[in-house]
Amino acid sequence: MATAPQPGTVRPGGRTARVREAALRAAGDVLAEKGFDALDLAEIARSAGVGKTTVYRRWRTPGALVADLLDDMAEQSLPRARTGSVDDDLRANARLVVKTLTDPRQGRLFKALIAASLCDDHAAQALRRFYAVRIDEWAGCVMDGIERGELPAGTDPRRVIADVSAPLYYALLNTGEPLDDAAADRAAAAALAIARAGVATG
Amino acid sequence: MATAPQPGTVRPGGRTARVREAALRAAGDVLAEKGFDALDLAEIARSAGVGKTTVYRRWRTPGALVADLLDDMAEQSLPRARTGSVDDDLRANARLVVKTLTDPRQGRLFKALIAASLCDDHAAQALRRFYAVRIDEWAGCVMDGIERGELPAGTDPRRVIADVSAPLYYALLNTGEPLDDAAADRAAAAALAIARAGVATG
DNA sequence: GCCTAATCGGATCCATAGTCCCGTTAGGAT
DNA sequence: ATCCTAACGGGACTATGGATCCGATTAGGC
Repeated sequence: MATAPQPGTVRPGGRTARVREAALRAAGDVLAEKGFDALDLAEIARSAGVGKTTVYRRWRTPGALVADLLDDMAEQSLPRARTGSVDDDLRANARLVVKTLTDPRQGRLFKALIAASLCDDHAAQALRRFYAVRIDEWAGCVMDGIERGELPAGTDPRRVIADVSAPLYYALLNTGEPLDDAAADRAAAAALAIARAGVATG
Repeated sequence: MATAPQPGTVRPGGRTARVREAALRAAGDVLAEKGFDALDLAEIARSAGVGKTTVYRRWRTPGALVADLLDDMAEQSLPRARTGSVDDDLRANARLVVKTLTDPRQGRLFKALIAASLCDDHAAQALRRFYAVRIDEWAGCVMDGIERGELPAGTDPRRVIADVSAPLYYALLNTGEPLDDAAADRAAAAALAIARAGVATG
């Protein structure tokens, strides 16, 4: 017998799409407000105004729902800065990360997403895809900087972008240091220093 | 009426200490093997050979148990390196972090601990205490380096140590990049570049 | 308009986290 | 050596809510 197709794949448009949107929105709300361990598919169905059975059939597990949410978020990647200098572009990136992580809703959401990725393999893979997209988008800033001669040739663009975010996430997840504009500017300056020292070669 | 003391505080020695040790060991095992979301107090009691009631009475919640485990781990901090050069000390630190995070048991354990900190406030505070202890221990390497003139005066020792770990944890939690000796050496070199550029002033 | 993919509501199952009770053990002070 | 009681142990019990199943209903897409 032929394997039955996953529900939602044969008629992806219309109602199916609306249900997915509502469920993902509800999932984001719950994650931001209560965290991953409180993510209950029945509650998602309720607050999304969707049948409980539907949610269980489509996603099966909280981890899969988070994975789908992450893939959805990856598609809506914000455009990178183009100030004309790597210095300013990286600072803009760092400030955006700080703004995101300190935003009451977004900050909690990202924490929950990371928690989910640590509890579920599907969510983990989706999280990696998400950050790959984000980093690729901003890597253009570094490539431009290399072309302008602001950074040494051979610099790995994605490495530099990752170096901007790394200390900010470390503060968020490990040490609990405050995340403010000063921390953002320092992170950007640090990533630049690494690149200029030629340590960010791929 | 006077508030009853927390169980285990009046007679902390002997049996009470043995029970705590067994429970913490079992908790570490479960966290490493199954992750935080699978941490069940009843299972802890079983695999620790301890009464279920005791575990519930002493810790009450999985998050509190993780917090206690983290405090216990903080007390057993490993001594830092003293090679005579910051360069080598930081590389030793980076390699230790990589070794820890890639170790089959330790790596999973740390992921679970971070997941716990993202789901429970008590665990979160304990995690911060843990990293504060670790960072303070290794900050001595940087202080020695400053005294030897290898790094600029005014460099923030803890900042530098955090800068070594940050990209490694970012690879572990966010991007999923491979963690190997090359990554460790790069992290150490990057932290040095930041410090030498004078960006790591506290 | 037809066929059926996909949804809805809700009844139902059932695993299990957490509580309670009370008897037993052993810490530690005298 | 003895006593008092802090702390532990075992097991029965309960109730919560995660997950499944069912038949009816709605609407996608050719």
